[in-house]
Amino acid sequence: MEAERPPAPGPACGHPSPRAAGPEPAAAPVSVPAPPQGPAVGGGLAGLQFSPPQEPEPRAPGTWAGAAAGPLTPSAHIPVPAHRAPQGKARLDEVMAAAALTSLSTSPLLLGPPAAGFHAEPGSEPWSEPPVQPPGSGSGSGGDWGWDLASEQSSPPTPSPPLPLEAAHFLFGEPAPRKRKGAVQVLFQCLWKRCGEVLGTASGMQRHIRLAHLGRQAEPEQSDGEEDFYYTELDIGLEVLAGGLSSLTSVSPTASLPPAFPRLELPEPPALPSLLRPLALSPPQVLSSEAHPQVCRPDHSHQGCLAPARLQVQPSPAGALEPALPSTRGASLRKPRGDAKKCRKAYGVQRRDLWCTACRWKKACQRFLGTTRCPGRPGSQRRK
DNA sequence: GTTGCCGGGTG
DNA sequence: CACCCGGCAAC
Repeated sequence: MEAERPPAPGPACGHPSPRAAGPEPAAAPVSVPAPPQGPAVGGGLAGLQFSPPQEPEPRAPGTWAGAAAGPLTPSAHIPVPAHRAPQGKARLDEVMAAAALTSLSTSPLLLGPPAAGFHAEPGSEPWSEPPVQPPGSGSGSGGDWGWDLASEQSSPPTPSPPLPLEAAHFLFGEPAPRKRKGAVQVLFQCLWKRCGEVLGTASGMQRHIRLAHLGRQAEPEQSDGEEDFYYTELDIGLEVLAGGLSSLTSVSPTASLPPAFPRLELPEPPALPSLLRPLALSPPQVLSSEAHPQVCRPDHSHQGCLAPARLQVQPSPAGALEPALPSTRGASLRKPRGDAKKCRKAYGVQRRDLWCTACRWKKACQRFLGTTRCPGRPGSQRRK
């Protein structure tokens, strides 16, 4: 239980929001129905949807962000060239950004294997941070992770951007950019529907999102972390890209991983090239890949939609189609059954206390949102 | 057989 | 409401 504390994930959607897909960033300001209190799981980052991020209400950004923000654990720093020493995290961002950009520009590899590369390191990276969390964060244990509370109160359904998984991990990245074991560069890409901007620093990205998409100017300190949902972290591991990605994928279901969001990273293939540019770049299809699939999840939770296991992200036929053609099955079939593991599988029946509330109740898992239904939630079609 | 979770029951 | 489970469909 507490031994391994979960990161601060947020599952995402605690409840089915009415809006399944958001068309554009300027969608309507829906106030999202939020669950006043969902089960612990209420929140979530599921992957939510990447719908119109217009007035998104972040889920519990504060929570994770807060946790992460603290001392942070940086695994270290970025894999920058070797000369840079990780001294000031704060500055690291900038430094790393520069380094990253530089490296990227020179590495052709990046362009190619992006997708595969990202998956690698499922369990080790993102999750490592949580455990390291600051003491003050308290222990989220107890049954659910601490995020649930925050999630709920903060905002329930939010239009979260596409990927949950990333969210999970770049959240932490904000304060301290993490890097991979070998050489890795971390960049942050805006997931806003048509944006795609890539920045070298999380703070920069957050600022961009706040100003450009959220329309707020609040200072970073005040931000509740909502921005986290709109950008993703791109880890560019040189070695990984080179060809070792696949092996990295090994995951350990044991405990070290992300209790809440196993999802690792998303595929951001084309983006790499763009990385060269610190700012503004064209939104590659990357977004589409990730975003589309998740369009379905209304609730966001950033951690939400993604499935932990769905490293492949959208490959799942069912998942991908859902958003697009809900009508097909929305009415008659039950659900494609998520491809990802749910709490039961992840933690085991014996660790039921670690399960998300929904799983405990035998409801759709909110922590590991897999490919579930997105469109109006046919839930009742079951027929029974 | 296992898993996910709908649909409905109970307090 | 929260909490739980029967039972079914997808694996």
